[in-house]
Amino acid sequence: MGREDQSEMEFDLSLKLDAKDEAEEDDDQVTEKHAQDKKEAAAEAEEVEDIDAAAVLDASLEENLKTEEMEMNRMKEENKELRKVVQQIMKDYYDLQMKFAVIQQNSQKKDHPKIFLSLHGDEAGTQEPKRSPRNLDINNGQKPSSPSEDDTRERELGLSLRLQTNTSQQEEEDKGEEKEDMTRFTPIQSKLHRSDLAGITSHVTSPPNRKARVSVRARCQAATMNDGCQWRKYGQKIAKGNPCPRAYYRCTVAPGCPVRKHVQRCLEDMSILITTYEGNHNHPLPVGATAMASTASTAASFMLVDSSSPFSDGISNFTQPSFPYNSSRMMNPISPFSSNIRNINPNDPSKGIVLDLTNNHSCDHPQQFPITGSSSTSTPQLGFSWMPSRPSNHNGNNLFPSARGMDEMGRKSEESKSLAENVSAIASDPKFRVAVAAAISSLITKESRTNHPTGSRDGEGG
DNA sequence: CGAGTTTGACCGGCGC
DNA sequence: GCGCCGGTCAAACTCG
Repeated sequence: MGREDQSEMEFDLSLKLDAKDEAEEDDDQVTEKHAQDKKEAAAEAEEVEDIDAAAVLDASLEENLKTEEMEMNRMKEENKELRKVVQQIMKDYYDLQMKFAVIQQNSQKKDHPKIFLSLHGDEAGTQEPKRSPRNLDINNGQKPSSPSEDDTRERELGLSLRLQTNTSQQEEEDKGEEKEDMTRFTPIQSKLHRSDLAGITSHVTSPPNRKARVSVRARCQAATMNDGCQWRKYGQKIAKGNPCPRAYYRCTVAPGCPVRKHVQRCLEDMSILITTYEGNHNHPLPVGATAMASTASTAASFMLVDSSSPFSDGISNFTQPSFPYNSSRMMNPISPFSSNIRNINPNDPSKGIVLDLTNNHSCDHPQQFPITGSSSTSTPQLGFSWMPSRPSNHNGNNLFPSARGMDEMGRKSEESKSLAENVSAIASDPKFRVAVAAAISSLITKESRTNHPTGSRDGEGG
């Protein structure tokens, strides 16, 4: 608008004002009306604008909502993924923990090739499949003639990965308890069926429906021995011929673990505790029990190959399959246990091994050898005083050194000799002996399970 | 309140 | 078939 137009308008207005004074009020009213109209129009326009704005706002809100919903969904997905990752990490962590224990044990054996032998069973659930020359050596130095045999051997060596349970196998386990009895708990027989080792005779076969058992006799004041596992008492009976009640325990380390044990005082000597283990753990043992079993395997090997042992005469055919080490390769510098091994009843092998640890020592010192006051209480891992946490010999080397350290030490015969002496000293420890007794059971039962790849336990954890 | 223990009942194998 | 016996179950109880 130009200045001329503005002056014209002002002129017109002045004319109007001058011409009709009467109409002035009306004009004012009209003007007001116009203004009011304008206001109303403006208000309407504002309302319209508000409505439009609200619509736009709603739209944007909806859009935002949609976006946020999508965001939430995305976050949920992310959360799921993260949870999966965390679970995987936790699982891996657990696996690694178990593997670490196994590796430690293996390193002990690897570095003491003449002293420590292959682990079986207990480690089977956690150890990755490996085909090291050491394993071949252990396995009589025989290479598997076929891949399937190789697999079989791996299983026999407890090298197959078993942490991941197979659902079908689980179902099979649930369904086939009878089959389980037929296969899983008969390490002797199963080994006989599966082993290609020579010199296996049939007299060691146990009735197929019998579970492999290991009995341990040890002096113990407590209700039960601490063997590294968790046990829950589920029954008690007065057995015939013994007024002392027999207590029945089942392993509670993992739900569904079929391992049982019963504990009974010896009639002749109430201070002697007879613990009979039965079944196979379907889970990796606690570190304490695993480590103990590892060490026990050594001791077991000692006694199993000891020529003076009744085992060697009576059930060598049994021990070989159960501990398929190459006996010819095994050095046996010490065998403090052999005299305490009571052969399984040749007429009834199903009764299993009886390990008598009551000769000289007892476990009457709970402060030295922790005994579970309550059978089901959680057992502190590695509670055995004989078990050196990081033992050192006089040279400052670990008695059970790491693999790296032992690689160096393995080249030094003097140190090996020293190690052998240390092992001998430890093995002579009465507490060690008791622990070995407890561990052997799990070892053997584990061994039996690893020897049943076709059984319900095959591929299962443990 | 949950986990573990106790204890009588129940079940199945085995010998007669 | 029956009874014995070892082993297991499960409700009641105890304990922390």
